[in-house]
Amino acid sequence: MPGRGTQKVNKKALADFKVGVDNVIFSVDTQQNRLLVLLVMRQDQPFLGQWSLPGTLVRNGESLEDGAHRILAEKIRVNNLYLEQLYTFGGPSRDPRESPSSFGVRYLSVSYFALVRFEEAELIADGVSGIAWYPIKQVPKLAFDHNEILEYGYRRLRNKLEYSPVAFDVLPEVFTLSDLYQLYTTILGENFADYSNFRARLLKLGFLSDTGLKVSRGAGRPASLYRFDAEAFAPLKDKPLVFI
Amino acid sequence: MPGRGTQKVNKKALADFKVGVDNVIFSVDTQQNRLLVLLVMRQDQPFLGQWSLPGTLVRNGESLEDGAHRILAEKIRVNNLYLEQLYTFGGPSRDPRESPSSFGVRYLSVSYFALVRFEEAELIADGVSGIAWYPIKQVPKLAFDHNEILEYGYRRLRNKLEYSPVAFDVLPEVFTLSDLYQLYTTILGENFADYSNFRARLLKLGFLSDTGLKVSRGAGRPASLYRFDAEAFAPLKDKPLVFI
DNA sequence: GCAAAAGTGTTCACTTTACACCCATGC
DNA sequence: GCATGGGTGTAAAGTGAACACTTTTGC
Repeated sequence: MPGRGTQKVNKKALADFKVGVDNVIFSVDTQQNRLLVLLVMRQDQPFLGQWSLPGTLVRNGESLEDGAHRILAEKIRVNNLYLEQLYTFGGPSRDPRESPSSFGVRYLSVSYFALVRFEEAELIADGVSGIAWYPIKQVPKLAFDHNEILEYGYRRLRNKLEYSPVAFDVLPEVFTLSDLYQLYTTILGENFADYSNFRARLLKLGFLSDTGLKVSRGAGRPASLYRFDAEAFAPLKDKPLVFI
Repeated sequence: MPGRGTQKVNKKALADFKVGVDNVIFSVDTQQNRLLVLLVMRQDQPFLGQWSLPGTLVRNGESLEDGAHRILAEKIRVNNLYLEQLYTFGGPSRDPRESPSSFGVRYLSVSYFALVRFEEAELIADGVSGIAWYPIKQVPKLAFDHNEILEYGYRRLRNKLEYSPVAFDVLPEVFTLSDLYQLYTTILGENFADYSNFRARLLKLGFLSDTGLKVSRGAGRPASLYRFDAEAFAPLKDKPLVFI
């Protein structure tokens, strides 16, 4: 086996890899206007006891996406899920299990980007493992290069919000237009259209259907509850859209 | 060694991977208005004698991007190069070297997307290997899942053309505005602004500098030669831009 | 009644689109 | 001269940003 033990390593020999899948799972707490990311406490070396993105190593006969689904299912139960591949991080020595200067097994991480609904997502606490939603602003130093992966995922989220309907994968199934607006402001900051213009644009696009229901939250006029209408959106799928 | 030979395989055991890097290298022949992709003839099994994307397996101590650069350098000499990671294809049995129903070594492909200038790119013919620019419309059936990878890269190219200045990585260093316009029409089709409006928009953005030189191509008024001014573009880098 | 939140409308500046027209060259 | 491609200008339509205003609720 090349690159192992006492055997002399050939610099030109092919590297052997284990492939990991790491998920950046986002959610939004509409009540508190916070963007959340799911972190788990590591149970093994290396980085035992440190927070990390939920990840796993790919098994025999399992596709990358299968792997992503597997860890996800081990950590939370969800009805709705958006999942897409993010990026592949594969430099040598990104994992301390790789013997420092020699050429042992390499660890490569294919990262996935996931969106779930906070209210529907039930965390699976197995009694041992730590698992928690962290507000993006309060994420600690993570294991491996996971802070970098998270940052990459966060950038992707901000981009996708502007031109694709991913907001409706984190919002509850019915929502008010100010829920939607506040989601955009908490994730994107405040550098875009005011509420009135945002509202007018979204309604004109025609894929938000009024459920007829109203919800009253304290004082003020009750808000209409809307639902994302996937059928009405379908013809717009390939058109360049602007949600900002 | 798990998953090999007569040894019983554990379905839950970790898969062992070799990691390949495959490049989708685009270029444009401005003379003939054709989008080209670089293909190489395979010298080894599997798929011996079939066209494929230029690729290689990652070696000890080599990063993914290093690998991408290495094959690129083996096939062409270029001055200018744009390179970014595309996608990772890693399903089981995407490579016939994986023993069909058992669980041998897996082959995963991290694909990269590259843009080079046709005039400057000198193909390295080593006498044995076939290597050629193929017009995108005439690409044959490729080895592995390379047609799928190519399709993915092509989509990325079309997207990037609309909002980032990648056109200037495939155009010669100086070019006319109709060269630029024709590049857009050959890649994107004809569903966007006419020449006069395209021209006005691009010039207003302010990062095309007139070299003062003119070029005459047959009949008609000679065209001004422009150059992409990276410094003038820098402040726009993070702004949302529209080129179409 | 009054504050709070939702929802509507109007204005003005700017961009986009379509198209007509002028300019410089080869033959 | 005239065909050919390069380059400029303009009017009409549409869009986006800012902001004033109305509606419906709780207290």
